[in-house]
Amino acid sequence: MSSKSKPKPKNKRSFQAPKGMRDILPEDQIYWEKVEQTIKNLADAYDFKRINTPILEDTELFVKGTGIYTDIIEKEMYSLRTKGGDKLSLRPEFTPAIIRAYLENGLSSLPHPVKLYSIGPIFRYERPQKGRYRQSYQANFEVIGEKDPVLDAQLIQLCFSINKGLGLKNLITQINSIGCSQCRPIYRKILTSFYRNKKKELCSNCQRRFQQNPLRLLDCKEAKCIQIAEQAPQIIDHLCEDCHNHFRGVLEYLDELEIPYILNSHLVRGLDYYTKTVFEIWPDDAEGRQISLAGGGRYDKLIKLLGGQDMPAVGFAIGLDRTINRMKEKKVKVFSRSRPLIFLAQLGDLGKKKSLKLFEELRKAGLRTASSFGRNTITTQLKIANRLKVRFALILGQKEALDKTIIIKDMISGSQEVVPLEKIIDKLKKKTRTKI
RNA sequence: GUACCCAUAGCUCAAUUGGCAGAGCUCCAGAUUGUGGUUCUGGCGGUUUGAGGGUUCGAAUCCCUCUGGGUACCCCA
Repeated sequence: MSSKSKPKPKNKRSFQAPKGMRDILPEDQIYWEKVEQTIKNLADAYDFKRINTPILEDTELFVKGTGIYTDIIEKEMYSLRTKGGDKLSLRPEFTPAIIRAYLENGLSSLPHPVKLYSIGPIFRYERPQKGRYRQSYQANFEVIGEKDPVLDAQLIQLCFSINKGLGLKNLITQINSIGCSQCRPIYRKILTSFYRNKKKELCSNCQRRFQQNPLRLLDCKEAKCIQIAEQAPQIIDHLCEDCHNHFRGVLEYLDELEIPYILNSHLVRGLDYYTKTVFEIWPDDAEGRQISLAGGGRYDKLIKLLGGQDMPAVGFAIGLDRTINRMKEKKVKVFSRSRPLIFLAQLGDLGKKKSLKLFEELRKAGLRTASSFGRNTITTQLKIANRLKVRFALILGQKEALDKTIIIKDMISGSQEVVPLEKIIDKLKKKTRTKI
């Protein structure tokens, strides 16, 4: 390095992460590790198998699976065309991709239900906001091949278990049934006829919904539309016998599990493939805006739609970014990984060489050791040792290297002793075992 | 896609309202040439204020456009 400092050229263009996307920094990793570990343990306990699918899929998969009239497909997909001309999209959700993998890899030959989970990023092109990113992370659970309502309830239980495992309470299930291909068209007619003469009073969005997806009229947040929706006929009063019994079954199991829920007849969710049960998990202590932490439901027709057999399924996704935000808000304690207890300081050429070798021996002995081989003064190295809050500093200088010894310095008392180099590992093992 | 607020050193923020861009923390080094924490001293760090244009004798400050962030919609995890 020259003594005269040159003016540092600054790049005219400074780069930023793409809008709505962000770095997860080292200081935050403890939360992500905790969340992933908790989810892995519980997935295992509930007998889910992990599956990883590509981040990109055929665009058509989502258009067909998620549904062409959903906001997700209409305006939120990151789509691209490859050099070969394939139309691909970054996954905006997991479910169609998981079903594609299930069909493509012949997982249908496994004993059913097939229970799969996945953790990873999803992408939606929308305006960023608190708890909403263009790249966000979800853990996704699917149970394929079981129509019994007990699975719907157990999935909700799993979601509560994950939250509990992360120290999060005060949650409530918002639940509804949106019927099936038998009863929903009938209800749809009833609903449309209810809305027909009120169409002019609706917001512009709802005018469009009236044509494309009348069920979503119930979900509008506009004051005038809410008022109308409150008068609207409710789907649970128009379910067919099968759907009615199924929904009653889910609620009975939730009662049995003592999971708090409220019936929300306006919950319809923005994905087309749902049948029967739909649910979201909300904080029940939030003031103002309700932000869902997890959501899911049953999709008994999707697998056939995507080319498989007629096969019922149910699943949910939990938003990890929002979950971690909530852990921070609730000041959930997350223990960081243990720090190195030892710092290895070296002096002189011979000391540095011997230290490099010793570092490997310490590592093999399972003694996590910090070091700063690039620094050569003892003052600086001990300063760093102090900052790292290690318990012991090892000093291996020219003199020690020649004598085949090493100094152990207790960083709390400041006392130090000289030990033969060959004894150092035993000595440290004893010390680190007793003095933490 | 709509509305409002915001952007000054790596971080947190000043700049007497249009008049010479500063401080604390961090980082690096020295005081102390083989011994840390406290203290003291110095240094790096802004091509002059997110980017580009405009008004003005003069712009971090006023105007326009863009980018990014926050919040509320929409929607969802």
